[in-house]
Amino acid sequence: MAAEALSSARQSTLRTANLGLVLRTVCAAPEPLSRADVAASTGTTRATASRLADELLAAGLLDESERGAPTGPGRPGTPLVPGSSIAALGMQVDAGLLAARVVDLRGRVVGERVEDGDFVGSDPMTTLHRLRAVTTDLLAHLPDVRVVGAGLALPGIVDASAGLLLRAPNLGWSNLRPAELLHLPLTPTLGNEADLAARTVAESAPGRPGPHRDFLYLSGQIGVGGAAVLAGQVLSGTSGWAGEIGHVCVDPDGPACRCGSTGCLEQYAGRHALLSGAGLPLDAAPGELAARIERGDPAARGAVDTAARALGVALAGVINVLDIPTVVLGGHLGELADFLRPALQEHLRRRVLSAGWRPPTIDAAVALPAAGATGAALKVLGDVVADPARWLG
Amino acid sequence: MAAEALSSARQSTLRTANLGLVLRTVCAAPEPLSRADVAASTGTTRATASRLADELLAAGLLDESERGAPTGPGRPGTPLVPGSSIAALGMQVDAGLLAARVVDLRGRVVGERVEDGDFVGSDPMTTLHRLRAVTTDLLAHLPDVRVVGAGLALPGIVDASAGLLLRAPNLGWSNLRPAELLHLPLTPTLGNEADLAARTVAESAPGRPGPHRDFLYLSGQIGVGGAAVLAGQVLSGTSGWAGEIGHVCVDPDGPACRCGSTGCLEQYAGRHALLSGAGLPLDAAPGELAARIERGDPAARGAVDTAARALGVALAGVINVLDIPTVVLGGHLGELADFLRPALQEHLRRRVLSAGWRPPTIDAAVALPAAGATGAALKVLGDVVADPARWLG
DNA sequence: GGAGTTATGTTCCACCGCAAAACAAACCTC
DNA sequence: GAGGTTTGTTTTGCGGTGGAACATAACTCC
Repeated sequence: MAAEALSSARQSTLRTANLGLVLRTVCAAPEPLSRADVAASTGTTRATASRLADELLAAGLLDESERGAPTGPGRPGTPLVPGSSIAALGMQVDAGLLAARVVDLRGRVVGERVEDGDFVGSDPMTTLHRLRAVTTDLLAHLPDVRVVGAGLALPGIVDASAGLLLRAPNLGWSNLRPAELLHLPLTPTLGNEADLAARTVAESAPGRPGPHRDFLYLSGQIGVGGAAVLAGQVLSGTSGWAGEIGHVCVDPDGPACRCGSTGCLEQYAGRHALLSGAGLPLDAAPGELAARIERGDPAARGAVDTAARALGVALAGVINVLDIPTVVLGGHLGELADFLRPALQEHLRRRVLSAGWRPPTIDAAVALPAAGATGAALKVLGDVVADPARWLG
Repeated sequence: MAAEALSSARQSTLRTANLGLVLRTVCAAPEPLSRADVAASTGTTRATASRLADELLAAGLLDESERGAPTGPGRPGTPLVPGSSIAALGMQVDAGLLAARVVDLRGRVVGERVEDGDFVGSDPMTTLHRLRAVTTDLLAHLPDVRVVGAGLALPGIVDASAGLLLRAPNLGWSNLRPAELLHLPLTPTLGNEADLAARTVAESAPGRPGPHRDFLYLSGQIGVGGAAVLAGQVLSGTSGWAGEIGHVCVDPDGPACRCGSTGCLEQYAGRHALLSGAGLPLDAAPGELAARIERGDPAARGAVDTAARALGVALAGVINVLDIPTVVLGGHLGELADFLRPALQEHLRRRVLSAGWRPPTIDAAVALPAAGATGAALKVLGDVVADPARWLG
């Protein structure tokens, strides 16, 4: 069935599986759990849960917190929380910003640097050296945490296993190895910006489920990226090319796209398309468009309606194929969500086959600058939570 | 991470996992394996592999076959093969046929009944009673096998967990429970025809990988159904509505579809659209269209080119989002594959972003009447292979 | 304030399943 | 037929969990 590695389960597999289970249980819980709570919700005995928790405590992956107000009879339990000394570094380079952020196992931002700038068509060496300087400064001024790994979010197609950025059209970069140019003590794993931003919706903290577990994420940057999330897992495709919803064809007779196709979604709902459709300069602030709509500007209104129609066609197609009727809008599309929603919902209702049974919903992502950086850190921490046994040594 | 049940791994988990691993290894192997082979390819010791194999043998899930010609020095191994006495029943109701088929663990068809007919707008009770008669006859004349479960493939949306057929537009059926009307000794689980047919491509026999593990399957029936298969697993969506690629919008200004949307793929590549576009009656044999193209009939040629263009737009969208660049055509689209391929490939090359790196491929499924029935049986047997421990008692 | 109650966390022992190694079996080669 | 080689089985040891008893720390009631 699944193409899992054909490796047999041995005794140690049991231990690693259960260590992971205990850590995930604590991470996922909204309130701190005692050892007995962990035993109850994992189905193990108190003896086993306690022993596993002790191992995780010794490695710093869990912490014992102070008891709160006692609640009832019986010996009070000692609350367990994810370890605060384990953290990961997430970085991001985008058309408009540069960011480095350190997030700990509890999902708290331990430190961050975000710099605005225009990196469209920038020199990779120069830009990455600047990111390196920012990151080095951030790491130097960090409280006492153990940074266990790093990730880098990029607005393009990456081959994560090879550490290769294949192409990032909006940066004008292609075929380079950012990790080598960054030359940090921690080698970052690469990831697509939209995939990683989607992770911040799927997980509100490492191992803790976010508001949705199955959704389509749309990342409105200069282009329109996307990601499909199923059971909390981002579908990355067979080799990282997934999520290019910006180049789904909305109208075969539509305008030519620089990708070579015609009528791509990006030609209607990309930032440039929206701004120029509304008669705004391409470097206008994203909030300006919203302001004009509120003032009743017909050009702005028209641009948003055009975008809503195109989004409706493209998203309906994806929903019909994947049956994921929840859409989360990020980036500039998230800022315009309230203006897009009525028309978009109407289009989806017409074009989605299951709409009569279960109408699609449209949410806006929490506006967070450089969500990709947080997502990159979450991905690293997700690896820790998935297999804590590797971090006990 | 994954939303797996929060159940801890205990000792018995090890055993069930390894039993499954051994059975899957034997099923997946193209040639029979000895106990020592199993040990080598699973990573266990010969002692463990042998013990697990003996348990599976005792339950009939494995058989020892006769040794072939001895090959070299050393004690010859006894070849293990999937048990021939374990089988499953797959059934199918479609617009044009009724089928029941029994498949064993080795993937061999132990017995089958296929009846042609016109079930469009048929009475569910009448049709299912006929299927019941056919199936009962089949089961009565079966050799000595143990039928461990049953499945029923239907051309529509099903809620498998509730045993409910929500709607099957081409049959004109909706909101009914086929299992109750069938009233067989084995209660069949329901499945979508395209999903199950896709399984016959993903698996050439229970647990044995087929020609592709990641592909988009297109089922050309009266409508156009589909399924996305990732790592051998059919993506069924959050509630069974996935795979409705027939209603992906290809042209928002296109003809109205009975689903309420406009320009759906089905309006260009559905059987009716193809036949009427070619000037053929709607009940023409599928081969007739191919014959006309070979004779150079311009109307037939035009209809296929129109379908190719529409398929190109719809499939490019799915490939851009999911990054699954392999397409397998089934049903009438499979029969027309050779005529569709050149134009379709050209459209995909233009519209798929990754086409320059890795051009999409278009295959035709092996033409098998009632592939859904085989898929339904494979699904049941897949459950056995996934967790053989449940069948040892 | 002390005895009883209740729930948590720990310790000890038994059982299960796999690994490792020794042993038995079957076939080939010389 | 003796030695070599590989397969399959038996025995022993170890890791890890389950279960039961025990220690601990609160609350409650008299």
